[in-house]
Amino acid sequence: MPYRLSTLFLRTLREDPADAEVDSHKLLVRAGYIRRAGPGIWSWLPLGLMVKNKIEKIVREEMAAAGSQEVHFPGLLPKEPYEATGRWEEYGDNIFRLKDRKDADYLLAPTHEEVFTLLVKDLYTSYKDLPLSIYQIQLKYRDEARPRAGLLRGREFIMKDAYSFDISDEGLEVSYQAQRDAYERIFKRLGLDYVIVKADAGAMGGSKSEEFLCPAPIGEDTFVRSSGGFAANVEAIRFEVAQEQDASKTPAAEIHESPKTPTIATLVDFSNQNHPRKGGQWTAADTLKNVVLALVSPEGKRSLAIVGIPGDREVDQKRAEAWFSPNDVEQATEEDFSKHPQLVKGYIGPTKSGSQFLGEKSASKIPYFLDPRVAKGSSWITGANEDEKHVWHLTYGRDFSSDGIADIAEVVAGDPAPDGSGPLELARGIEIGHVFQLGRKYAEALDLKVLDENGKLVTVTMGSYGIGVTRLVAVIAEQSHDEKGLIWPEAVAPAQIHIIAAGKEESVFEAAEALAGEAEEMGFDVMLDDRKVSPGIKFADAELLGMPWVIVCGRGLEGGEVELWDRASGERLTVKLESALAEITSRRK
RNA sequence: CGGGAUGUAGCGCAACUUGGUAGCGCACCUGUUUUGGGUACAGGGGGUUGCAGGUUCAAAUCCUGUCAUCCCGACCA
Repeated sequence: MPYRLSTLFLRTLREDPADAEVDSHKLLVRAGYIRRAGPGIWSWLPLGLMVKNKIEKIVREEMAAAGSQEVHFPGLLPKEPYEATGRWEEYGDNIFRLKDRKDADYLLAPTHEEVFTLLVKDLYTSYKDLPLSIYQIQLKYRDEARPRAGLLRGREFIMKDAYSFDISDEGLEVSYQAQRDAYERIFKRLGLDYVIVKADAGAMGGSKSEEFLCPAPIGEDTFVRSSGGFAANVEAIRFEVAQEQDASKTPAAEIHESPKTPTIATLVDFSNQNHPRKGGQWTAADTLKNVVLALVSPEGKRSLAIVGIPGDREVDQKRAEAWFSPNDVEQATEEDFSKHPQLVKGYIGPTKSGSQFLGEKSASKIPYFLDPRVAKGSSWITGANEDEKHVWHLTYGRDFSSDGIADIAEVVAGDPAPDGSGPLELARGIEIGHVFQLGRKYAEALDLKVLDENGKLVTVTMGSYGIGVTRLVAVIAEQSHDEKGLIWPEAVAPAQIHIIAAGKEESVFEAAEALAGEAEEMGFDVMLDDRKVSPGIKFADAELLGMPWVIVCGRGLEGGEVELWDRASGERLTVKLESALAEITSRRK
């Protein structure tokens, strides 16, 4: 039976909801697909559910093809497994916690690595049982500080999460690739435009990780890509250390008074006025800015680190967090400075009076790292660690050393890709999938071991693979709409064909009804607008709801003709009633 | 957590400055009308104005507190 608009549980809105900012959010609410139940919590109306179910079906088909078996865990879980891996604490306020009548702690699962691992431990004990890949499509709960943009970041959302269990690293690589391939097929079938980027693997203790991002200005992730095919999340990009330069002609380092030059801009001006160089003005790129960071360890221990970066760059907070993970990174406070009176704010540099000053083995004992762009043999204008004094021609490798690199400077459009594949462009994206080689972190924490062929216990290695199913609904809507409404790809549209009875004569309704029956026999899902309302309302709603094909049965019917709309291209043509469905079949992609 | 904004009917908004017990459009119900781009007219139902306290003869409106939501940032397998 077709879905009849005369009885469908649906009310479309003429105006955008006032609290919606993002197109997918506005349209999904206006077109009656979802309804807000609370902050970041959504109810699904029939149309929304149809789309979500079709996405899930595609995911299930491709998971099966990839050899993954579906299971289902509870959303309500006891805290013990999460204590074992430390995440009961680590997740902090992001977990919804609750207590039962005996005052025992429970949580609404934000993710399921622990219980998947424990279930496998429960049942399997031999290498012969592996490899294994299992997944579920489940609700996740995260008490996000700021839910936003409708379905894009909710506090309750559906995720497909899959986990692989292997005996060897080579096996993990195979399992990882199988999931990655499945993701590519899924997103292609959904008609999505996406990029695969290198992701930061540090936080989860794993070795390799990639994200699937849909480019969109409203995206929350920033990524870079080059024309030559390099792509990475900005948090994950790592630059090569710059090649050593010839410093044989570099003048010796000179310390000079530099009154009132606590910032890079004032220092550059001062240099050009008082110490001009041949062959061009000094610029910010000739200065070495030494940024004082406070690192906070997971145990809460606070220590300082200083990073030297070219003066024309800023520290990227997210990249710094990723680099120094698991430590948190904060700006050094006045209090931090007061504990280190030898640091002269605005005039910090790697050396003092000609000898090394920063670094673990130096006088200050403060670790000192350098941006990878700081090449051996390059020379810099930088602080002299005395009030209102800087040093010129200070040369890395000749005059000072470091404790290593810290690749935490902001990435700027036009920076060369680390693999030499061209200049980078910056873009924003929405994360729709993440594949991750977890390695043995969870297996170790939860003691998941199996006997190998020699009868020895070995720790299993794992991968985890996630797709945000409800987020996909929003992302598809975001990528595929116009000012009139949604435009679903055929694979996920509630119905492929939307038939409008435009007129009041009985014959129009009969023809539309007959056509709907015929379309269903051909295997189409059909939306039939059999309401007794004026055609204008039906046209507007058809465009808002977004089925890919619209057939209008109306005034052309006397001549045996109907109108066929291609919602995506906007093309409209008049065709014979009896050839309308064949026309759609021949035009389908 | 920091900054900004907003809470009045299912949705979008007005009334608040200058207190007098709530109104418009959409949606909904009834009737007539209209039927290829949200028809027109008439009638109607629906709101303890986020919550609590205070001032006052009288509070959507003034005062205090509180809660919530949205946006930007911080945070976020």
